[in-house]
Amino acid sequence: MEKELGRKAISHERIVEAAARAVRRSGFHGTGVADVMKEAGLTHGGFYSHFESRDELLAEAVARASSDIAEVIKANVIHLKKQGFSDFRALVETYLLDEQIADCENGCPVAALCAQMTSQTPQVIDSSRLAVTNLHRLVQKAMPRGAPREAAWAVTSALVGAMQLARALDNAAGRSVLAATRKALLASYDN
Amino acid sequence: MEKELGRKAISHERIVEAAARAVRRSGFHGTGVADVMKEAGLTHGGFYSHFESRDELLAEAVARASSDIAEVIKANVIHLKKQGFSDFRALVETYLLDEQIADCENGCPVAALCAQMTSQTPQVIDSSRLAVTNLHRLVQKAMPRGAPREAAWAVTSALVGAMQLARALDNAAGRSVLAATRKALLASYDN
DNA sequence: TGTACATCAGTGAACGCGCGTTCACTGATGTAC
DNA sequence: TGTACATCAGTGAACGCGCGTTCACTGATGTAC
Repeated sequence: MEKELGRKAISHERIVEAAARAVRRSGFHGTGVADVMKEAGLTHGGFYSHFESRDELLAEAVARASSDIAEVIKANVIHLKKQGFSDFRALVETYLLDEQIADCENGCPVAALCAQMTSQTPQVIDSSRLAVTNLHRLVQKAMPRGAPREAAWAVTSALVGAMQLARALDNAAGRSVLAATRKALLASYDN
Repeated sequence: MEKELGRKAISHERIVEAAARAVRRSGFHGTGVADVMKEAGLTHGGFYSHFESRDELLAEAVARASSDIAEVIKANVIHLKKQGFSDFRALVETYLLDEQIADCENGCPVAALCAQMTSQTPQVIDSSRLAVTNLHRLVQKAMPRGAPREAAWAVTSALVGAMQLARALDNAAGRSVLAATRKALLASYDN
């Protein structure tokens, strides 16, 4: 991205990136300051010159994860559309990719964190809700013309729920859940 | 239930009940031994004469939450069917009740814990997967005749995802998510 | 029915460890002249 | 171009607190005779 990043800004970037992966891998509770700093190649002592608190990091991490995954999804959607997929089908197939079961730390933060959002600091909640809104907007844009306005929420629910259930089960069962959900969503909305 | 419970068994019951609420309210990470014991009217010192470890408690708590919610759902489904609802509609309306948004601690443990299941002890994972299976079976039984076999997973995904998103947002937005998901599910499967 | 003793559920202090946070210090980068 | 000093990013030890776990002890319940 930017070329003009000073030394400190580069470190900051690395910390946020590490945290964005950590929250999706281990949840808010499972994300520790020292671990994140280590993964960013630093020691924990320097943390508080970058962030006011752990919660500030968590908030930034969710925001980062949210915009990262949006980019990844958009890119793959474009790729699938070139193969003739509809907007809607491209989004569903992208979000419910089998590989996403294992690749939690680069996946959707809403699927990873949704249930833990309520018990966070206001700061983190705000950032988390933005992530939910972002995902919803992505779905909304992909909805077919005829679909009722509120259908995007139903689709978002199915996407998020399916990925979570798939991860909670063993791999074979997980793939079945994704397949079933893809099939159902396409049957309902992909005329 | 049983009348023949001794003093210790009664305490055990109370601890498990308190823990079953705690895990749904605060997640696995947020559930502490001392807090649970306190909520059960005891002090933390006695804990290890009831359980081998905190993880054993968590496993029992999920199991308890799972069978509790199954009873609650079944009872309400019966009630709604008496009013002429189909099996499927009765289940969907029961699971996606607006009141469930706030009443997390008496709600579905799958919705509350799904995303945290992977990072638990094998013991807790096993118990958690049983909870997922129980919910899936409940949905399966309520599916209408004509529906394809695997559709129950798609429905389960939508139910779980919707409740989580509803809780993550503020109350008004949450209700919209539930309403949208109810509508979509009924449109798809309730002929 | 009453007394003496054993068992058992629960108490509360204590230990050890992990983790968020602080802080004095180091070594490198940048600036003034 | 070189030297002296200031600034700044990062280090690592230390502190305090919460929490899982242990344990010696208490008070109540139950049993033997």
